[in-house]
Amino acid sequence: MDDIDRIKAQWAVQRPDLNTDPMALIGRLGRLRAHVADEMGKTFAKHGLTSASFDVLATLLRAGPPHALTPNQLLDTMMITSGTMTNRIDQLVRAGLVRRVPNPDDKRSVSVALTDVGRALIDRAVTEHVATQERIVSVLSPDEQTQLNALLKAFLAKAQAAR
Amino acid sequence: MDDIDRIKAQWAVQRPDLNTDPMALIGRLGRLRAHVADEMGKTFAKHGLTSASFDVLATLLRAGPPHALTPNQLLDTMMITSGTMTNRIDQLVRAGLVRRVPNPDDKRSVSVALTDVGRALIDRAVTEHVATQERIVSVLSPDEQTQLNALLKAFLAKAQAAR
DNA sequence: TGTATATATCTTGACGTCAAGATATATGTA
DNA sequence: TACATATATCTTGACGTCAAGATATATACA
Repeated sequence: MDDIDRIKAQWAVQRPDLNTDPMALIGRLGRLRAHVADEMGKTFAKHGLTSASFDVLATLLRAGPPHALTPNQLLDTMMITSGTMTNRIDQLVRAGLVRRVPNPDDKRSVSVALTDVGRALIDRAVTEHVATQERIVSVLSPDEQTQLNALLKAFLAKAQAAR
Repeated sequence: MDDIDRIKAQWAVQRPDLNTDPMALIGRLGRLRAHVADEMGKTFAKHGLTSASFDVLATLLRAGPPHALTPNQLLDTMMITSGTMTNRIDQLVRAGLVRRVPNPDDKRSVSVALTDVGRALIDRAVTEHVATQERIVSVLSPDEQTQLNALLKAFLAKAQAAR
């Protein structure tokens, strides 16, 4: 009997007409995600980063050399608005981790490139981040991890198909 | 091959040393939760609510008559700070959905009670909310829903035990 | 009793985000 | 060429949240 079961029990008394099984599943999804975000946040903080700034740097790193993407390309991979992207880039520029490089062929466009300092930082941070993620999921057996991943993948695929 | 698989493929090129299986699982958890929050948000908005205000009202409803809890009791069930709680209550008071009732036995303390209007609103909203949640999870078979819920529950339990 | 500490709630200032729109440049078409 | 429309990025103002601390009241104990 966890927190979520207690909430289910309360609803069973107050509103016995409700099917709270979906609520339990969705509630656990949310709590787990909060827990995971928390743990990962500690790792980011060790490197002076937030999940937001980590995401931008990691996206530039995994894009491969020359580790440069436009704000729009970055936006495509993240679920944020363009104003938020501008803010994130401004901060990273201030921190010296990326720089804006004008595009000579299209004066509307800039690309955002990792600096050497940024490159070294994200290279280190991502290594520790992956270790944190391994630790987080390690409370489940390898089989359970595989099953959970498969279910989440199927869920996501069907959810997107259902739009 | 979904978005997350593509990200895995990029890392495999740039940093083949990384084990990105945990990253895939955690990434899918996050995306799914964003999708779910989005869908639920639409239902909240239909009733003039946000997920934040819905949470407070629903907590008061499921607490049973007289549908009144102190800010601290509300805080216990939510993962937010006391300042945020004050804000949420202020808004709901302004909207006429709850009222603050002083506690004569402890002058530091107030309780937050559903008004009749608030009670009627949350009663309707929660019915539709549960229907939305049923629709969201219905892309999975009943068996898959059960399995996913069980895995999430085990994951949460072990994560909390591991602290 | 008096004083320290605990408790309950609210206040303040900062931050990240969003939605909407502004600005500058590029492109398509008559 | 000229004009409408599309594209890329940034700006603005509002909102919800947090961390830290303020305020008022209650409790414990010397």
